Amino acid sequence: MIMTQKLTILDIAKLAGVGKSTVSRVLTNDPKVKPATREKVEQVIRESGYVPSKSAQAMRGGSAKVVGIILSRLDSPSENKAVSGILDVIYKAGYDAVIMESQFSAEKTNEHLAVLQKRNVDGVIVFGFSGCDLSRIELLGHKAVVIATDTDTISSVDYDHQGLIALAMDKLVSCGKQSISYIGVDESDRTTGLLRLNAYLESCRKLGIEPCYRTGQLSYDSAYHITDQVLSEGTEAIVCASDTLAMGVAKRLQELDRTDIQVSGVGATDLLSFLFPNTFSIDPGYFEAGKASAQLLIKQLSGQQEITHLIQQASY
Amino acid sequence: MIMTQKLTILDIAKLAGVGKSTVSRVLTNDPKVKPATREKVEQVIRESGYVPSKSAQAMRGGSAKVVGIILSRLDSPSENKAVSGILDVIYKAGYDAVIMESQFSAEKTNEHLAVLQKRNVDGVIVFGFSGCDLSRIELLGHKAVVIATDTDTISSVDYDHQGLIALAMDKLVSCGKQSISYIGVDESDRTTGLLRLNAYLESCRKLGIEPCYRTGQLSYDSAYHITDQVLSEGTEAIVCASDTLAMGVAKRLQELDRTDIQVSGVGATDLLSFLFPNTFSIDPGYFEAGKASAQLLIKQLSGQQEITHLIQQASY
DNA sequence: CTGTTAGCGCTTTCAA
DNA sequence: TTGAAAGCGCTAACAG
Repeated sequence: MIMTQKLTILDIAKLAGVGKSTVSRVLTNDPKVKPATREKVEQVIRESGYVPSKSAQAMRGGSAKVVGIILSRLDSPSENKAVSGILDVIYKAGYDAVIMESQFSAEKTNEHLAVLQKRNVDGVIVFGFSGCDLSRIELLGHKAVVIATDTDTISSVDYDHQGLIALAMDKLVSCGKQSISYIGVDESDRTTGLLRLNAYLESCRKLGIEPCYRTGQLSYDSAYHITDQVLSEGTEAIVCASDTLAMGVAKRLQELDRTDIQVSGVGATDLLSFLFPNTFSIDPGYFEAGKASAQLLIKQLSGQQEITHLIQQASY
Repeated sequence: MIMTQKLTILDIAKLAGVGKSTVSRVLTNDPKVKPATREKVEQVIRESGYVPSKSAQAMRGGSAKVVGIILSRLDSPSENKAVSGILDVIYKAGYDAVIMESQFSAEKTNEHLAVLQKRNVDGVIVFGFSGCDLSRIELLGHKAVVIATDTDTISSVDYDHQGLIALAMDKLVSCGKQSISYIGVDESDRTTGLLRLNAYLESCRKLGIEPCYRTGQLSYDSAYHITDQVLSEGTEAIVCASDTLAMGVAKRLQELDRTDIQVSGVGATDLLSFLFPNTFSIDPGYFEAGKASAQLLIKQLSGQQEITHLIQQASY
């Protein structure tokens, strides 16, 4: 057996001495096939190494059993964990995934969407980003789910930005911390920036804490450089909008010999607490969010589910 | 325009007042179409929002313009960078990618291979791992390329494990270091383990350095715990088989107040040198390796290229 | 239970 | 230059 032959269903039919449709029935697990016949056909299929053409099946049945995934960058830890979750679920449901990178470009996203449509994909899962254009996705109706985006027209799975930060704040307070600062990213980033900052402010209000914060870029370096600005004699903890920021903050604190200050991040990077003991990270549940979005999509595709909005629970 | 209509080539033909085949000719960029006719058809296509069905095209033409990618884990930084490179190249060539995770299981890999074959993918790129079963991939002949695997039967792009370590050693020596230890992973891992250790030993021989090494698991923790065992009064540098290990080593050195010792890793993680100044990382060229593998595959698919083995150059 | 017969949407001869 | 017609490989009625 050297070459992947180009056998068709007809070849198998002849080889097995039956009709095309009987072979098709075996392929589709149609119960009305005599066990003996089925056995024979299956044997021929096995021996010949025949592989039914998905393209033909897709064309005939209408469904290609493919879902498209558009993420911003494959090397984003949050996104690739979520994609793992998606893969996990859709694969078990017999779907495969076509993956594309938007690189944070609304234009690319739309291009990809067009390609996916050509491919007759059954559904699409899109990871949102600041400046993402949802209009084209809306046209997909129940065939689309977006992750990490705030919308009410498309099914979505979003992270609990509010809860994420609240969780960190509560934990810190329950450890006796009173003076808690915050390092975040600019409000131009709606989710990681604005939402998480607001969550901090809201928590402060509720807990009776005097807010002290600064925002910058989403990088170690940025966080490192603005750390001093939220520091005072009495600072007991610093909540960060992400693990990346937390890393920069922790390093700066180490330099300043202020490792008494507890630092929290978001992302569940085990590296953070390995390197800096007085540190913890909130897990937004990337993998779970991926799974949830895939489950949602699949249900929608089978018509069992209306447009829905899910919030992924965070945890330590 | 609310719904994605199910327009066919025939609808467009009618709308444009021409025959099916003329529309098809426009779609395939057949030069023998009168410009006026073409213009008209294109307009109708544009206005109607018609999208040709890839499934049908694939079935007719034989090629689905899809390449399958099997990687071990999406959250492996090395692999997802390489995949980005692959995506980059194949997308420009008009291919799309269906991605699957093997999770280091030879069994899953074969399952995925079978699925991809059903899908009529034009080619496959597989990321190897210890214990990977190449036999099934070999059957694919020129339709397959493997990354990070040592084989002579399948086209491959491999990292220059030897060069990686040699590069680090040379740099260290040129900085005046003489006493250079090594932290790696167990030899059960052929590439990151065995190959890189051998490279270290080989470099030591060439450079007249007394080897001093230890291997363990591929984790911060493991490296952290074995660091002391390669340390002596005069140790001037520690070469690590990966950035993950380097991170553990650097942390331990920091604790021991031995930051005079320079540490090198492999992976080009910018976090490493951000956190630990006396540190550098070799870049194995993941992204470039991905691009190279995709280019190789595409050339093979078009018959312009025989089975080939590429070594990805490393750099600082 | 099983074979025959239509197509699915598209590309590609083959004539016109 | 264009239209008509013949399939690509498969599934789904429709008869036996």
